[in-house]
Parts: sequence; structure tokens; C-alpha cells
Amino acid sequence: MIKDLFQCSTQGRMTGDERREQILQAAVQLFSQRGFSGTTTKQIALASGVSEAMVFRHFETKDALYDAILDSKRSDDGVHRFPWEENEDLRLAMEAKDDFGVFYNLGLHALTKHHTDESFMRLLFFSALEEHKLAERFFGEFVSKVYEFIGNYISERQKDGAMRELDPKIVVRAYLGMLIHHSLNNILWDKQRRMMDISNEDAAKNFADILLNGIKN
Amino acid sequence: MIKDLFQCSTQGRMTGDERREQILQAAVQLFSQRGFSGTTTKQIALASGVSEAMVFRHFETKDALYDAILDSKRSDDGVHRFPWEENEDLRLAMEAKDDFGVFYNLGLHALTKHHTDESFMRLLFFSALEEHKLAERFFGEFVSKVYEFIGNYISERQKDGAMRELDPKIVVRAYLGMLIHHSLNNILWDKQRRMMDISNEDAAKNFADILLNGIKN
DNA sequence: GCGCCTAAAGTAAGTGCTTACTTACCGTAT
DNA sequence: ATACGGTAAGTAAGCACTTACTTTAGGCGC
Repeated sequence: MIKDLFQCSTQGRMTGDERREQILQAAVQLFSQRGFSGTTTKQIALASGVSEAMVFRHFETKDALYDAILDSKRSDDGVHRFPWEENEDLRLAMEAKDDFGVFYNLGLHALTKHHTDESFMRLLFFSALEEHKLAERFFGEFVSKVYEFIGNYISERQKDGAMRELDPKIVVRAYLGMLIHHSLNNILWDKQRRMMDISNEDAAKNFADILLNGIKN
Repeated sequence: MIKDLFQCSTQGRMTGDERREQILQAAVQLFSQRGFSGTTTKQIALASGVSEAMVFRHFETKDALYDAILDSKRSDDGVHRFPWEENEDLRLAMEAKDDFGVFYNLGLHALTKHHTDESFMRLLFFSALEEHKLAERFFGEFVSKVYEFIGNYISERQKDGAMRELDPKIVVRAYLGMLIHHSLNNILWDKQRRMMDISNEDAAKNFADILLNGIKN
């Protein structure tokens, strides 16, 4: 594996899988920056350090390349893994019915992920606007599950008498709204953080605080 | 004016201004649906019912057409007019320091506007992703003013002792987050309202309710 | 070890079509 | 009669994708 990386960076020639991966990464970067129709296969080839023909050896069409991104994103870097599956703090807080812990960790987890995978966020938004199926699938496979899961937690806490009787879905939307909108601001409109410069921890803390006071009994 | 409309719909030949406006509208529609690079001048010409040459008689380049949209959006249909300038209920509520009235009306106003000008919303997001200057300008001229204005109201109410000492900017971000994210869901991901089907009034009511309970003293 | 062979990595130079934009020319209302 | 709304038919560059060919890594007989 170390040898692979060594080869990768020093020699011009790579194995098929290495090159495929490299083209894929270049495509992710470019599609996320300029959108699908704003990116040319020539640019992708150039960014991958190969000729255009190589792009088409690895991916039948430009569309197929887009689809391959989707699949790779799902399998390798756990974009589709749910917060409660990989965040121990969150799971413990849920068991303990520590509402602040739940919403704080959930928020921090989301904000951190948005921050570290900015290009995926942009890709998602582009694909939503351009109406590729990436966004649709992500919504169906991931977002709706999040609504369900957090919604269930809220229902439970309502039965406990800890939260007011609001539609859980609306509460989830309100909270995700704070989080996603905040990330969107950071990624799209206020990259220099001129309007607001705040750590993810502070943001998560404040949002959780506002929400929980807003819905507690 | 009635004659203008009559001419417009029945005769092939229009005055220059009429045609210009028609091309502009077609471009708004197409750019908002497919983005700038996803739209061709041929498509715009077709949608306007003229030849491509006419598009270039009225607008020097495709880019100039994009800029013209920006300018027209600003001048004619009041996209840049502030809620508190055109919403009497909101203004009255602010004078009366009726917090729920303020945030409810603000929210309803925003959601209604997003709903009726969906294509402008899409245009804004496209331009933010594609990094055209439309989004940047809108952010500088409109969004930042909204933050300032609502932020000031919150500061005032904090001095009155009616609201907790949270950073007003974060509160604004939280609330705008709920509103914009909700509209975004309706426009981009859940057009059929399968996940949540709720009137703008109910949404504004719930969001205002959550926020105000979240920040009250 | 050594050379040979083959599969696969790689490319230069296309293909036909589409793109943004132009030119040179009409028809008609005033 | 001329100014203006309008078009048909371009142009050069760029697009997704292909073809026909070259280079190289590495397995295998010797």
C-alpha cells in the first residue's frame, strides 16, 4: 500500500484501478466546482494527468462517470453512514435521554461532516438543481431515514413528557434547517466568514440550545 | 398596455422592448431550470419564438443576458425590497413589540416569496454554485441587511429583558435556516411533499413558536 | 537471471455534432 | 423610403466520444 502511493506519486504509469480512482477524484472535484454541464471531459483528463481517451477507457460515458461517483461515495467514505452508527457520544446520549447531548452531538457531527466534505455538499446541490438522480437517491436513502430516526426520538421524549406536542417532523426540519443553512452559508455565500465566524462546536451548542428550549415542556 | 399584451399574444411581430422582455423571461426560466452552462442560446431563442440572431441583437453575449436578468430582477419585481418595507403587518408587530407577530409575519413573508418566485430561488442557488456574481450581490445587498435588521430587533428585545443573551446573528441564522431550508426542501428535494405537506402559515407558525420559546427569557 | 511475449496503460489525431456568435439579407409598418 | 423586427445560413471553436496506434510492466519458458 505504501508502495502503491509511492508509485502513484513518482511514476507516470499506474495500474488500472489506481488511474480509475484518480480520474474519479478529479471528476468529483470538477463536477462539484462547475457542475456536470459546466465540466468537460477534457478538463477531467487534464486534471487526471492523462489523455481524454483514458477517461473513456475507464468510463463509458460522461454520465457513467457521474454515476460511478455516486456509487463510490456510497461505499468508500461512509457518506451514507448514519450519525448514530458512527458517533459513540451520540448513542450514549440517546440511551441516557440526555437531550442536549443528543442534539449537540448530532449537530456537531453534521457540521463537521459538511465541513470536511464540502465538495460532496456542492455535488449534492448541483445534482439537485440539475436534477440528476444523485440528489434524489441521497434524499431517499439518507435524509428520510434521518427524519425518521430523530423524529422517533422526539416522539419518545414527548411521551416522556419532556417535550411539547409539536409535529416531530417539523422539529427535525427546523433543526436540520439551522445546521444545513449554516453550512451552506459557510460553503457558498460567506466563505471568508465575514458575516459570522464561529466554531462548529459553538454553532452546534447554540442551535441545540435554541431548539431544545423551543420545544421543551 | 392592454394593446401591448394583445399584440404580444396574437401577432408574431413585437416592438423591441417587448421582445427583449420576452427573451429575458425565457432566459430566466431556462437558466433557473438548467443553470447557465446547461442552457444554450438556441434553447432561449426557441423558447422566445425567435431566431438565435435576435437574442444576440438584444444581448451582446450570453453573459450579458445573465447580467440583464440580475438587473431586471432588482428593479422590477421587488425581489430586493425588504420585508419590513412592504409588509404592513410586520411593521405594526415590530412597533408593538409583538414578538410572535414579528417572527410569524417575517417567516410567512419569506416562505410566500420563495414559493411564488421559485425560479429566482433556483437561479440564486445556481449562481452561488457556479460563482456568478448574482449570488454574491444578492448576499451583500439583501441578506446582510436582513441579518442586520432582525439582529437589531433582537438586540432591542434583549435589552428589554424579553430575550436571552444569545448572539443575535446566530438567532437570525437559526431562524433563516428553518425558513430557507424548508423552502429548499419544497423546491428541490420533496416537490411532491411526500415527506411533509404543510401550509406556509402552519410552517411559519411552528418555526416562530420554536424559535421564540427557544430564545425567550 | 535473460529475453520474449502479451495484456493492459497510454496517446495523437481524428469524427460528427453542437456551441456561442456573425453576416448578409428580407418584409413591413409608419 | 427607411428604420427596424426578423431570418437563413453561415463560422470557428469546443464538445463528447472513437480509432488506430505505441509503450511498458510483468509473467513464463529457458
